[in-house]
Amino acid sequence: VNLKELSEHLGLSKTTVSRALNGFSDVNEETRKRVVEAAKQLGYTPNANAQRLATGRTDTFGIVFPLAGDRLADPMFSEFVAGVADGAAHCGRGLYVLSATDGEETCYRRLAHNKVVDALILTDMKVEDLRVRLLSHLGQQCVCYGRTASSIPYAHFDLDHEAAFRRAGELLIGLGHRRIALLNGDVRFTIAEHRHVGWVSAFRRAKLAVPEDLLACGAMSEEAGYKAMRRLLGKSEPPSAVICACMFLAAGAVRAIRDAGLQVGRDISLVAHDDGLSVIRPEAYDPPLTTTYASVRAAGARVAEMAAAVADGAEIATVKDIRPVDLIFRDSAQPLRAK
Amino acid sequence: VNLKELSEHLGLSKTTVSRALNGFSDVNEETRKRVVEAAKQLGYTPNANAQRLATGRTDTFGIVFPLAGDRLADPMFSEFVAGVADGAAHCGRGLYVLSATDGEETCYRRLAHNKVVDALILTDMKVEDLRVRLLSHLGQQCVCYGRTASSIPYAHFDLDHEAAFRRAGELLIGLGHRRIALLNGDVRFTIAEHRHVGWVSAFRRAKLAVPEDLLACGAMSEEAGYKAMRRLLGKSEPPSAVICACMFLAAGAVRAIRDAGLQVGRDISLVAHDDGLSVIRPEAYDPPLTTTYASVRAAGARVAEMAAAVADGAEIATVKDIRPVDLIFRDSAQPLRAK
DNA sequence: CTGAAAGCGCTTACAG
DNA sequence: CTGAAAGCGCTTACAG
Repeated sequence: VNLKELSEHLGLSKTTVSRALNGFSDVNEETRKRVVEAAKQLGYTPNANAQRLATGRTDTFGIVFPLAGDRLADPMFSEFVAGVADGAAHCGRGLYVLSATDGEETCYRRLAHNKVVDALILTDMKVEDLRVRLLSHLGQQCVCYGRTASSIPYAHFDLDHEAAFRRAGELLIGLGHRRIALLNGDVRFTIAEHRHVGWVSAFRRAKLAVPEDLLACGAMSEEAGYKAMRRLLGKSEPPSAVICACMFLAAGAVRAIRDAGLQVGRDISLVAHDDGLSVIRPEAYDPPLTTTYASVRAAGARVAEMAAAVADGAEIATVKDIRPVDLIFRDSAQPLRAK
Repeated sequence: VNLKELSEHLGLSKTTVSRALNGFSDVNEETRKRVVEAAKQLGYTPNANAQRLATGRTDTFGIVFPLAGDRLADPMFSEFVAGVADGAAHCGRGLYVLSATDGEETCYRRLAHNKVVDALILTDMKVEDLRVRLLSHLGQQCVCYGRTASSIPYAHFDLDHEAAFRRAGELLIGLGHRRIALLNGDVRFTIAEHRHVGWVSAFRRAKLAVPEDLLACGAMSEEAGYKAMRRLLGKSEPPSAVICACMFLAAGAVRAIRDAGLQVGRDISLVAHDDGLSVIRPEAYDPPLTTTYASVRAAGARVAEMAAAVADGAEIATVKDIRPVDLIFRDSAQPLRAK
């Protein structure tokens, strides 16, 4: 059934039926009830495409799957997408997902012209990121998950990874550690850059030298964590503690530590960032892992909310939010032992 | 710019411009060139919503994020979504993602009435699954990733997990193992059911008793793998080999094996199913893990292709495809040693 | 080979 | 409080 049929069935005009259904105040309450009832009865659902064409709004957000080499780690991205889908559903929006197979820029351009989404969600932000400017130029609203160097205001949500990793470093320093490694992502991504800064500033604030030789950057996989940790443990002066940018890196690091005949906690202290993925949880480890924790799924939901605000015309410069990250102390971080 | 402006700019009618752009054969080649050129020049992109309303097709597929408790494992699902997005983009389609926050059925109903997607993609199929019938009843096209018990024909793609796990079992039996454990997912899901059947039939074919006490079903997480393996290793007659339904279960199992002071391969043989996620790769383990392998991302792309076929009106009963799974032999599977 | 016109199914000033 | 009418931006028989 469509609107015309519904209105004929009711003996009312399309105008009135439409207004009744859309909650306008100038409809007789009695009439509204009849309309709503009949709509339910006949199973009427407005044709979304007609609505979109008529109103110019789509109630849909867009997000593009970054290219293979150009993302941090898939499971985190995907969990984020799930969060966005949740948040979008929560405020009555849908989510349109695109793959950047034919080039990311093409993809953004098409979306902007298409009129298919009200706002675009950007992830995996880099320090130097052309996308914010491109979209602003295309007149396409967007909100970023993560910060970037931008001369124009842009809507964004981010976690304070710098503070998180500084506190993680300070915790380990407080436990007596000095040789504290950092297994990080690619520093072109703002998040990795912030974490690096946090790690450095933990030493600076304590007036200690920064052990730059214990820094490893790259992929955020189990394999990368394993290889990096194995390499560091082979050093003449190996680390006594390590901070990992994600649970997959941590899983690899744990494996390398065991392979070297060492024990997590007793021999090597470990702190990992936990994005809250259910497939790999720090509490399950033995000893359980100390973590900096922030749910990437919740972040997705929050970004969706912000996208709704942007779509509803909020002032861009006001749509920003930086949240703290929890530090959860568990047994994988222990006082440095004398040899 | 819209079609009207473009056609005025060209001094042609909207009809002709539209036909030229959509590749109709009855347009003068010269004219078509002028039109295409001008469209590019002015940056014309058709308003997708108007197109959808006019044609009744959306060139969009839909997929719904299953509810938290109702999914196998998020990273696999998400990698699948990425594959679908790839495949959809490849055939000029988009992907609409929904979260089932207000109930899965409501979600499907709305989508079906909405006219927002041409075909729906169903994942995490259960043996008893009401969705196929519901959608057929709603007149909504769909294609399933996985099989289900259905009295009506349904479009589906699946991997032959039964054969994969039978072969994994036979490999281990051939190496002398008899106490072969299975760490599986929830058997209400068809995939877990098939794997279970495969494991059982490996023993049956070899005329051996099935070690039902070595079967563990549940979540597909690192934690679940760790706990299940620890429990099994504590048995009076522990397994000498284990088959894991995914890499996260395997990661947990590996950890439990090490914690017990045993070595993978030498003491306990291990075969895992690898979905091809880049964050956790079997080759990186020491020893590298023997796997049954099938890329879940490729599966997603294939399902998108099939959805395109369905949307283009292919006969449903013909849209089905069951693919074999590779068995990749590495050092984690070794001959049983005498004690 | 090209164009005028109707139609897709909604929304929304505007008039009453 | 309700309705007739125009419009959103396309596509597609149909006529020429």
